[in-house]
Amino acid sequence: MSSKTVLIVDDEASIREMIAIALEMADYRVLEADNAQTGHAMALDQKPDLILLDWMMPGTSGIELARRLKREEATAEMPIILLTAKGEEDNKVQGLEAGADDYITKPFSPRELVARLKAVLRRATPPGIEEAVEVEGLRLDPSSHRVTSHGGALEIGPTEYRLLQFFMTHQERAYTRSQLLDQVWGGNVYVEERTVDVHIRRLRKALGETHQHLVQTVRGTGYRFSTRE
Amino acid sequence: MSSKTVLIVDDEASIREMIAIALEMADYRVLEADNAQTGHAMALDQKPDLILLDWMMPGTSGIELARRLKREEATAEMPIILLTAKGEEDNKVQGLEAGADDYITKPFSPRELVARLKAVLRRATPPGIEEAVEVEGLRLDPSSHRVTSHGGALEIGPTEYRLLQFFMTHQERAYTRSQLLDQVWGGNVYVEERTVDVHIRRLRKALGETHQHLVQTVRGTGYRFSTRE
DNA sequence: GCGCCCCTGTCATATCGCTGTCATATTTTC
DNA sequence: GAAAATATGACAGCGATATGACAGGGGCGC
Repeated sequence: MSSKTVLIVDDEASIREMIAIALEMADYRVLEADNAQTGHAMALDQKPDLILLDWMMPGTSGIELARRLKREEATAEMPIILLTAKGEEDNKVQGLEAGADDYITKPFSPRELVARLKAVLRRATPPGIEEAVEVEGLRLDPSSHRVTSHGGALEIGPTEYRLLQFFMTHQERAYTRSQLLDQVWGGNVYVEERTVDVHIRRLRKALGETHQHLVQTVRGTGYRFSTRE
Repeated sequence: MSSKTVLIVDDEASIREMIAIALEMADYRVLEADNAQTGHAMALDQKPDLILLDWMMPGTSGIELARRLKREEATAEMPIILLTAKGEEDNKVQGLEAGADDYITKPFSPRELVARLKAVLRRATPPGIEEAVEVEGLRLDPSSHRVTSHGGALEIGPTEYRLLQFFMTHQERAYTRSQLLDQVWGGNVYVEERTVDVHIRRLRKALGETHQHLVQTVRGTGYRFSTRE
């Protein structure tokens, strides 16, 4: 899964650092800005998936930046979480009016931060509505995360599932091991090409006699998913 | 009967207060929001049984919020009653088009409000809430708040009950821990994802040998409730 | 108002399945 | 028949899930 990018805008380096560490541990990519101007520029340039914004900063305040971001089309869709000192309930209202998506009062635990952040991201990223695919009685349904053969459930591992999903949505085309690694395993993993063979075998086994023929070897090149011989 | 929760979204504190008192006397649980953003967030988090929405508010208007709520799956089922100043007949049409379930013109008497509200709730309640669900002899009956296996009552905790209810009304679909936290625990609670595992285990234990197989692990993803396999 | 008990969330630990790799067998090609 | 490519089976490490235990909190009954 591609990790999300989070932009932190806060004038205090120590706080940025603390947050950055927490987020990196949770596998987010982190950008930092120590004032509203820089933050604004980075938001435009880097298009982060979410912005953490300190309420109180010298110069342009966080809330002002929030308003500005929400006003501009390029950044209007970015979710914003405001960070603020405790107790200031009024701020909450103002903050949410300015278009912030959530609001965390300092002090907060890294865990809380990450949890809220996840929630906001989840809300902002509507789950892709994936359609089930079916071929010759072999059906892969992303919503139930299940593969069935004429109604009967098949035993299939995670990697084989992804592999099959890729194949079923990209039929009649030969892929090299390298391409499959990219598409199914994801970009920067280093894995032996031969490993693909092994998973192909596991996939065939899982498909059983009935559907094995769909996964075809293209000698000298790689593999292909096809209904034809 | 468990009392219903009503969310009031209105920018005028005095009106909210008036309504809140009327509703509390009628034994409803009341939530308040003074703008559309907050209202939206609370609707997601608290899952009220009904929303009272002011037509005219600074910023995002009530009707806009109504549309948004109806558009999103999580809130689409929530009944909405629009509050509006007298005379504006046009609004009525727009409001009902936006998906509002009823429409009350100010000024109104508390009695009228409660009466309409009851009517709307009565109409809206049937789906899911009151219906018992049964699968392979496992029966969950919301009206008696009870789970039985072939007639025999099962010992089950509150969280496991909600979890099971969610599962039984959303079968054959894989959910991540994150989604389950959202759906069963509710929005902004922050709880470890692993906690879901624990409650799954408790649920399985409660279901016993007979029905355990219905709650399935989807490795690398989360869990699923299914009668197959 | 007080105390007890159940429920909850978390942690440490145990378990299990998945993964990537290798050695070896089999098939294909020329 | 030899070389190259692919298939297969076995295996150890690792990560994800299951489990058991525990302390705090809250509700309920008294």
